Amino acid sequence: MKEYIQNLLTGIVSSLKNENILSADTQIRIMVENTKDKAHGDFASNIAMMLARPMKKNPREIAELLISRIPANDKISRVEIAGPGFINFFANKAFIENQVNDMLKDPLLGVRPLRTPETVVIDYSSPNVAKEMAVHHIRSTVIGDAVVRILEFLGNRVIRANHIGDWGTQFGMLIACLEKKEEEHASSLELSDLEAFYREAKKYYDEDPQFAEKARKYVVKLQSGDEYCREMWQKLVKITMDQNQEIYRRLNISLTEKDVMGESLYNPMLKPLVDDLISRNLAKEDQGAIVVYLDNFKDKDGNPRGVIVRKSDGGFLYTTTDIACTKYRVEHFGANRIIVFADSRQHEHLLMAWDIAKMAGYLPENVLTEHGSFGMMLGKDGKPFKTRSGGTVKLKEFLDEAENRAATLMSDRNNNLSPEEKSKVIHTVAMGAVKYADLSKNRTTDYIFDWDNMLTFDGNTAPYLQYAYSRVQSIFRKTDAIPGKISISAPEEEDLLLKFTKFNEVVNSAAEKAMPHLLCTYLYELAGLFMKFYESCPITKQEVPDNIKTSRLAISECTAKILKTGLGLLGIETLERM
RNA sequence: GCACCCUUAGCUCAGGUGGAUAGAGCAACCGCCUUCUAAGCGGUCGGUCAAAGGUUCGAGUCCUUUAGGGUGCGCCA
Repeated sequence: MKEYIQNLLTGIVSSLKNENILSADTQIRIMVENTKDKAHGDFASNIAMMLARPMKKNPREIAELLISRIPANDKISRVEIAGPGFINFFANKAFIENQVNDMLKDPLLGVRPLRTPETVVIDYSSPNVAKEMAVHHIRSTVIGDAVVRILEFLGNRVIRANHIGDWGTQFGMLIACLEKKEEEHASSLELSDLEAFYREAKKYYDEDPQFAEKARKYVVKLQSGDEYCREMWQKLVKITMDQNQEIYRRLNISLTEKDVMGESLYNPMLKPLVDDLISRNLAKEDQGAIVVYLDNFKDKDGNPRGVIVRKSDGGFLYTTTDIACTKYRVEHFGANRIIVFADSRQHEHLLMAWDIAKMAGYLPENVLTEHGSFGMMLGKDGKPFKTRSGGTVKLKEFLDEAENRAATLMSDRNNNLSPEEKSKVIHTVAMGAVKYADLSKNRTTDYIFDWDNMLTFDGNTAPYLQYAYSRVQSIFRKTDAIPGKISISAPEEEDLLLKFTKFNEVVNSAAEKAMPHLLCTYLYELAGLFMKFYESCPITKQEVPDNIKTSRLAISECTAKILKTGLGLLGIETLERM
């Protein structure tokens, strides 16, 4: 609809140019927007105001001219000039009805896949090996996974890249500690508490010189590909990722073992990469280290900023890894777009790594690199979100608390659910609420996390959306009638239908910007309009005529389909009853 | 010192490429359940969009400056 109006206006403008009413070299951007106020119609354009200057005429006069050239059509019922020269378009009800009737038959609900699908690498979650996932990993994991689903829905080839922290000097002591534990408990190796294991390793390393010596030896052996050390290291990776996989399962995150592409993957590429930079004079030696100087970044004296890609001891840094990683994603996957979901502190680092990759020709200009940046999670007091004792909140315990709180809220409700259903509801509502709390926010700044705000089930929350869905399902349980052809019989219905037709636009826009909150806002508004419809338009009651009943059932069905699909794109499940 | 990000109602947040009277939820107060799930709906209250300039028909949005907050700045990741 919006595109139709846009094309219409584009055609009129070019005909004005052909007739020399408008100078041919006039460049204007034709904008059609959704109106905020019903009095302004359904769509509006400011084109007459934009043409006022080049045509040297009053905007309202221009608007008249444009309107007189709109051909007869079945999509627009009425056009008005308003205010300083806005053109307001009113959609034809019958056209909207048809569009929604078609949507209901379409598995994609009117969403049109991209004309040219892209290969998109999405780097997200990225937990560390030998550590438990902490609450701060939730942002990257949840937002990244939603963007994955949205882009796939639109037909893109999406590569999930779980860039785990599986490399570094700490692995020497971890291997030595694992070995020690295996010797002590040969049969049953218990490593459920990775934090304790890490602390233990550190303690031995600090207090036992023999252990420390062995640890240092193991680092070197691991890096030179020693089979025993590699095996032990792989064991650590597996133990960690098995635990993380359990978290992913609980949170309904689509990552699998196959998506693990840790830092170690790029290890063999580092030396050739730095050699390449040196041989092409892009990197220079300085005080024993190999440095790349970037004109786009200044150091404290205003000179090009130096980034070390190889230490004076020959070791590599994480910038080197990220350059190699970018190169790999372009060469190996043929990425058109790379999105890294990492916290905002990494912003400058990522820009520098990409700058170097571009400079070296590893990253072509037409490949988009984006930082899906976000801030820290703060408590209600505005300080970093911590446990009462000031420690890091483990993600597992955080999810446990979400379920406990959801269970408490559930216990106040009077419903007839079986114990199995009840626990399913608690789980689904809790995980939905936790994920939605992250997904519905746009800010790249830090954000305040508040249990009460998230689990009150009011306002823009997942439970509200889930409730709207299960409300529809309950209608269908109460009637034998089946949805029929939609025909608008109340203003609440018209508002809802118009909202339906914007699903396509919203999904595409969320994909383009890698911002799931746009979809959240839409679904919340959709659910709100449905609630209003539900309050004021009886559906299955006796006095409702059959044609209206079946139409309203179809409207309910369409709401449910969009809610289920939309929440599915966010990785949030729906419930038939709650 | 240099750079990047941020500042919207008492609180938590929305406000695509500049558009018409800046929107929700919470909190506070007032209504609506013999009627499809009240985990809902309606209403009232609440704002110098951090401040000052500039660009233009028009600025929360773009530019400059200032204040306040956050983050990052060569051999950790």
